[in-house]
Amino acid sequence: MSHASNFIRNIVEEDNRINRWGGRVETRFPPEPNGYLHIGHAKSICLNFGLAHDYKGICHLRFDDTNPEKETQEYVDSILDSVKWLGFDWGEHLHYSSDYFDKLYEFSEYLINQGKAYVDSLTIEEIREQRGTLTKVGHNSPYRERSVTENLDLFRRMKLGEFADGRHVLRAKISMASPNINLRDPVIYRIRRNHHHRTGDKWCIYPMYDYTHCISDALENITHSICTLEFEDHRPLYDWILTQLKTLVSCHPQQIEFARLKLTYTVMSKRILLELVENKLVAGWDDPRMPTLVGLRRRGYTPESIRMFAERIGVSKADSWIDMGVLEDCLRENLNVRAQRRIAVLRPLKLIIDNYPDSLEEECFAPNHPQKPEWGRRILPLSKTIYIEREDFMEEPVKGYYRLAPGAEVRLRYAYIVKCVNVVKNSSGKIKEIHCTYDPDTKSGTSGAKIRKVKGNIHWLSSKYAQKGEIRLYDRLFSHPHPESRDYTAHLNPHSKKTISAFIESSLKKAQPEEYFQFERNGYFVIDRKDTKPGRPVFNRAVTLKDSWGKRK
RNA sequence: UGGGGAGUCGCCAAGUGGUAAGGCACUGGGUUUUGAUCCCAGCAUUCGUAGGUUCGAUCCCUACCUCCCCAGCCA
Repeated sequence: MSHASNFIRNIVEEDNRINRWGGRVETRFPPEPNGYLHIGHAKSICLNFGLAHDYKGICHLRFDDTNPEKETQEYVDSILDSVKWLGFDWGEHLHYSSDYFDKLYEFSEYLINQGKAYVDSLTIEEIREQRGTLTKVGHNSPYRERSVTENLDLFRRMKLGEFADGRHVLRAKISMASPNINLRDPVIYRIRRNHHHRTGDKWCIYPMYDYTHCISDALENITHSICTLEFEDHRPLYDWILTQLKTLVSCHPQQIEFARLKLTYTVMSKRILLELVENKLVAGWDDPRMPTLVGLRRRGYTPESIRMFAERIGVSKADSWIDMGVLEDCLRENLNVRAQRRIAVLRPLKLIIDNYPDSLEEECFAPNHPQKPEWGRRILPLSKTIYIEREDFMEEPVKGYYRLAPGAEVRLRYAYIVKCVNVVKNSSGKIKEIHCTYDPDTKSGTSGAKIRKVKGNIHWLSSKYAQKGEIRLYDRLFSHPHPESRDYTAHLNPHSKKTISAFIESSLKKAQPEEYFQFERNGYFVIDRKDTKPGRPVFNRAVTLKDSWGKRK
């Protein structure tokens, strides 16, 4: 696949040209295991792994696990699984920031010795007050000038667990007057007695992100440390720390920031995603309406479609909104070429062919893919009574409608042309069944089929052979393009999930989890990987087909 | 209003002193037993605004406007 150029690729190519890294390209995807990966992470994964792949480099998967309060093994496992599912391989390069806790500790003693870090004993509130504001400089802590000996003693005792949580912190000694708040003596270690999913209870002090991330990158010999825009003004701190440590770690990666993905009609915030799950507004992290990778997977998204999406939206520093339609379209594009075609009647309406012999049954042949004859065809049995889609009949057709209507003719796909001769209603006026006559000379595949052309072409299933199947019709979770900017619960789409019992081809009963199909004229569906039981498939609608008629209405 | 960023077609996004790529969407037309797919064509005299430099500016300079991020012992 060829790639559009973007500013990060330009940087990499320039670096290679001037031999900045000896031709190495080493990136990393650094998730915090405190939630499930979502489509926004997919953009970053594709970027980092894609870059490494294209420039014959390496991409690490590194868990940024420095806050045990929120991180769990469950999240680690799901992240591993999702990255793999997306199609990327980290090989030997699976790392955890917690792997570096010893080094990180050692480096901070070094900083103390260099007079570049000190133990502060202010309370959290006091630190906040002394930090100043966006427009006012901060003030030095009274503990800022403690001696190296005292700092070392205190810091070692912090590590040994002699102090209560929050009693002291280790701070980098930079400048309380910096216009960049991140440089106003940032906290780099805090005391926190939490069980860590990997290091257990070994530590009661944990390093902060800014301190940990740059060092982890350096220790792993990362060349290009790619992150999102909000870390732009953390870059001076990233560089400051590595500069102080240059005699201990020689690698100094370049941090590059890009705009995170924003998608309409959904939310990307971890907080809201968590709330949706915890408040049972969705069925779980893998609810097919969730923008999580596990959710998209259940919905029917393929890894290819997501990678195509990442490629299509590009990478830049301009924060922008991508329309959900772009994602949906990538899925259509991928499923169109890979999904076998089948028939399902979602909202059945009984149709009786009056002049079709009671005992007659005929085989009709339907190709498994209209553009791939090599995929073969299957038999669709036709009988006197069939089901068609309620939508394919209108008693009083509107202008431009060319499906069935009283007196109108339409082709039963892969079978005959029929003409509607009667409409039968029940006592309450609802249409119960419709009656047609067929033209025996028009069977698909015979020479007679070419004689008469009709514009309408509708799908159907023999009432005798059609099977019942559970189909879940999913739609966008939110009805507002920007649900996050307001009370998102007020904009949940009440029609985002509808479970129906539909008629399906009998062969579909044997379909396996994660098999994809196009139900002709209805959309793309996947067999649910969770709720499907042998012989009892559950279908999830991944996305509808494009519908220029529906759009016109 | 301190600091850091961004503004190129409806939505993304290349280009960066030589006269605006591409994708998606959209609009026509063709093919088609999916109102699908596919194909073909059209779609920014203009690059946030105003000045300036230049033979020539989206690109350089100046000023301005708009939007985003930052005051966690979160990442």
